[in-house]
Amino acid sequence: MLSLKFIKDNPEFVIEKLAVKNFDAKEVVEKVCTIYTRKNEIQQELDQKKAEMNSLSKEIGNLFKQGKVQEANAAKDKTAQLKEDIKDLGQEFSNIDVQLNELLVQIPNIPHESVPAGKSDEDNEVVSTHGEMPNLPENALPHWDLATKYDIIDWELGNKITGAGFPVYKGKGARLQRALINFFLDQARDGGYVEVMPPLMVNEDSGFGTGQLPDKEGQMYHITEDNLYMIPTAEVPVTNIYRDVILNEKDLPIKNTAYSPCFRREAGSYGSDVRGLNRLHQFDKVEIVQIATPEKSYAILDDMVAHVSALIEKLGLNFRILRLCGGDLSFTSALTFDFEVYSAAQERWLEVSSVSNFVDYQANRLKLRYRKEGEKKPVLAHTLNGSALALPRILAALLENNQTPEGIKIPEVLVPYCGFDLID
RNA sequence: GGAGAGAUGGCAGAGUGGUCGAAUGCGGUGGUCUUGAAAACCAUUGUACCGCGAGGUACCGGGGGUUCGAAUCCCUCUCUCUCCGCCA
Repeated sequence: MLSLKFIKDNPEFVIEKLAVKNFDAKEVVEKVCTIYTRKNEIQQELDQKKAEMNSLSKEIGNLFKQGKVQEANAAKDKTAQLKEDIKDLGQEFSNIDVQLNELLVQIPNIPHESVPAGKSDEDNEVVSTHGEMPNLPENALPHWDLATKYDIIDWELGNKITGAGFPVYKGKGARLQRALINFFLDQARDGGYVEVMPPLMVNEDSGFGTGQLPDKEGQMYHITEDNLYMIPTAEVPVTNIYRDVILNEKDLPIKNTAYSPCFRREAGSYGSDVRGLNRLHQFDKVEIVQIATPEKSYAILDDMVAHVSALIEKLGLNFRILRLCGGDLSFTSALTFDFEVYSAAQERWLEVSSVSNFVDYQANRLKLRYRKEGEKKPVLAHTLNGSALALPRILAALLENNQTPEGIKIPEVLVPYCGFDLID
């Protein structure tokens, strides 16, 4: 979340910037400012009363010790009013604090200055396109038919075992999944990312820390019995490693990578959107996460974009990079680049990665700070993450774009990982 | 799942009603000594909020209560550990 002081000191700026995200912040910002001022007034009054009470209590203790019982009892009488005041003020203070927090968590992150205005994904800015558009013969099949034809994904079986959106990968299909995961992890390791294997369920605090809770609760599977959530991305457990942590500047940037299955309810999706591998309830993804200093976070974002670009290039897929417009930017992000590969048989672009800088927005929720060399007071770190990569749509594009009369050709870089070069 | 024990500062660990933001040890930082290092010695070493500042307030797992006063007493929740059971 945004810091209180920042909002109070720059209300106009906040309102103006959030307009780029199509978020009308005027009312909530004004409320926050008013309540914050009131909170400070109450705190001053409350602290003063508490100070009085503390010194009076100390006095009473001393009087008792000296055996001056009468004087002590007289002093006791004086505390009654103070006690009541402290109770009332304390009640008001905590009410107002709750209100303030409720408002704060409703305010999205401020977009970076380079974020274009826009309402939806139609307004995203194409930053660059890479590679040649594939040319497929007339009778080219979409990936869901190819998967069935070569018996590498069983849609019906997943339906039987669990439900729609939970496919079963079989034979070379399963091996290709495993190959992709290992390839992506090895590439991340070569890029200096330390691999972690996080839990696949998280508690409420973690969900709040990265911004899934309280607002996006409906997007996660919730295990009510134990109040745990299935992770929608490894970003959640990996970033939460650093919740409530104060790092040293020399330890930054921290680079982590993790493979994990991801679970998303995707309530409300329908139609061609969810056909085949386009949108699943469970899918595999390798995530990269960095914790950085504010000075370097945008340069690091560029590095992460380069890392993801290289991955897709090595797989031989053509792709484009989009700078998300304000309307398409997520609640917590300041700047996001989406990567889309071209799915030749579907004749559409598919998002396979999203690389974001959250600046200090998540860090503030996480209480993730670092200490600058030689300085006493810790400051908020910046968090970034990106998919590197999400598997299903990469697989979709590989199947569709590499289909030949003989079968589906496996990209050269994957052959050592798969142990085969053709799916037939 | 059953029984018991526990949760204190970066870590270990004392503290059972006031002088406790908290002993002591380790670790960290700065210094003395040394050609350098080690050892030794000295000093220092949590976070947040309010305040221009002096300073004040809060925090001993979370929440509530008793009391003039709570790390300490009471209630409640959560978590951890040990033993037993079950199990990859």
